[in-house]
Amino acid sequence: MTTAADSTGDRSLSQTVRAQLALRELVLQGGLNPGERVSELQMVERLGVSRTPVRMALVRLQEEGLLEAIPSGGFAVKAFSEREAFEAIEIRGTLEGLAARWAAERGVSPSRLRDAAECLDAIDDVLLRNAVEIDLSRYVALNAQFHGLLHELAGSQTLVRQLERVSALPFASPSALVTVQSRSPESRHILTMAQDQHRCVLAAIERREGSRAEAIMREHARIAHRNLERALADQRDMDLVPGSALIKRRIRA
Amino acid sequence: MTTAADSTGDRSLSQTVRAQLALRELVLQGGLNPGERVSELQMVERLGVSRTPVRMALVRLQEEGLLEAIPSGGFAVKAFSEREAFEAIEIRGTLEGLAARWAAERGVSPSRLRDAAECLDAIDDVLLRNAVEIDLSRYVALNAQFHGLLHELAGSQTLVRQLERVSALPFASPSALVTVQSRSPESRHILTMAQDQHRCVLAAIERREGSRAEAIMREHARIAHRNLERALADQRDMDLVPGSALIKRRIRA
DNA sequence: CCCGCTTGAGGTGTATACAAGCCAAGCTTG
DNA sequence: CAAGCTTGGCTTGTATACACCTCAAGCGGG
Repeated sequence: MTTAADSTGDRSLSQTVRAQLALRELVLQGGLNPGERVSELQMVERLGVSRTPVRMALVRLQEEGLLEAIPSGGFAVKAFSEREAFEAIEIRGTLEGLAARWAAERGVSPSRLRDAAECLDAIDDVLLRNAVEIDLSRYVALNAQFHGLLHELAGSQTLVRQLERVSALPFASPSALVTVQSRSPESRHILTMAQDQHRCVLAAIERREGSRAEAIMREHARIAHRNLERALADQRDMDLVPGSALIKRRIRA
Repeated sequence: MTTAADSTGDRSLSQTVRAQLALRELVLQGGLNPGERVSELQMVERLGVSRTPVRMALVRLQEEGLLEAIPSGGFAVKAFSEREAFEAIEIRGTLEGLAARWAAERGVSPSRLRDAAECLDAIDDVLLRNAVEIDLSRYVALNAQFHGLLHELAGSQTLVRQLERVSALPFASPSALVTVQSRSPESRHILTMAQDQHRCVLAAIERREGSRAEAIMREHARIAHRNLERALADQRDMDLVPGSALIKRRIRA
């Protein structure tokens, strides 16, 4: 029998963690339908661990926001409305704006600024080097890295926690919607713009311009907004969005 | 034997919920020292339930932010720095600002606006009626109610979730630091000011002035900021702050 | 005298047995 | 024929047994 845990079969991890990773993957990949109850015993079969770790994983994924409690007991896969998806992006942008503001107001060490700048240099490389096609997976990785660095620049563990929480919703994370552009002719155009915002926010932080840094990051998140709109309009784009299976789409004329 | 669960002994609640409530209370009241390990078996004794619900409660309280995971396993009571406390308040203010903005931009029904206005009328009553001493517990309740209504006005379950999460840190919730003013001569002054901000934000929402509504709520949270400063300067005030036992104080000259 | 090993107590991680609850299908009865 | 009751399967909630891990104290050897 092949179990989903095989794909996450690191023996060094605890059963609970393995169950959590496998179950999250299962939900995100659409292996379970939104609204559907997640039976513990079925997960025992599919994940190959006993009920206890499965239960732990269920609770944690509920706190993460991927599941919701059923009043009579147990959990169901959460279904997100399109509106909720947009809202999550905007909340993320707001918190990232706060992070940028704090970084600017509190000041950051030159070495950390340099780290961030080097990360942006690497992104420039990706955008400029290959004239034919952009290495999107590399862009996504570097983009995630830059956002992570930015979160750290604020120097607030509390804020990082909140950001992690909102980014746990798959379509809300900073890099979630980048791939949507891959099928677009203006792809390079959009990425170049996003990268310019990266540069600007870093410059604002360096100059201690808190308000400006905040405003830029908020606007930056709006790119994801636009990408989500595009994806919702075209099912083919939608397939590129992680966790898109959780978004219950409205009927479109 | 008297157990902590006796104080939360509603038979209709599940053992897990009872354990969660009792354990949260225990942590907030300072029954456990910050940094200290929370032994499952000890909690079994103190709460009067078996290990399974205790474990569930521990996981949930970790997600809530009151506990943190120990690398080798298990959980410890989280210790907050003064800085983290301030940060949590500011994050709350930022999210409440977003809520106010959304309420203004999206518009809210007249009936809900009326509900909020009536709540404010009730607060006015508390502030104006008794000339000698203000009924603080009633003020706290109404204040919490107004903030709750405000969160709902945004019409976003996602945002409410995030707000609940940051308000789970006891000293960060909207009403946590009100009582600090009770020992201050300027108490009425501060409460009057806060109430004026309530009025202003509601007016801004009604007029669809999003930016202004947001700015007011951010500034509103700064009152809590000032109260926390006051409490940190005077241990007697500090005792009035819920969860103050979790804040590890810096040495003050 | 100091360093390293052994050992044991206490802790968590995991599996599983049992009890209680919910829901739907089917039967009974008016 | 319809409405209500009963019953059975499947679900979760809870308790507990067991195995492994960690950490520290004490002992033995260099």
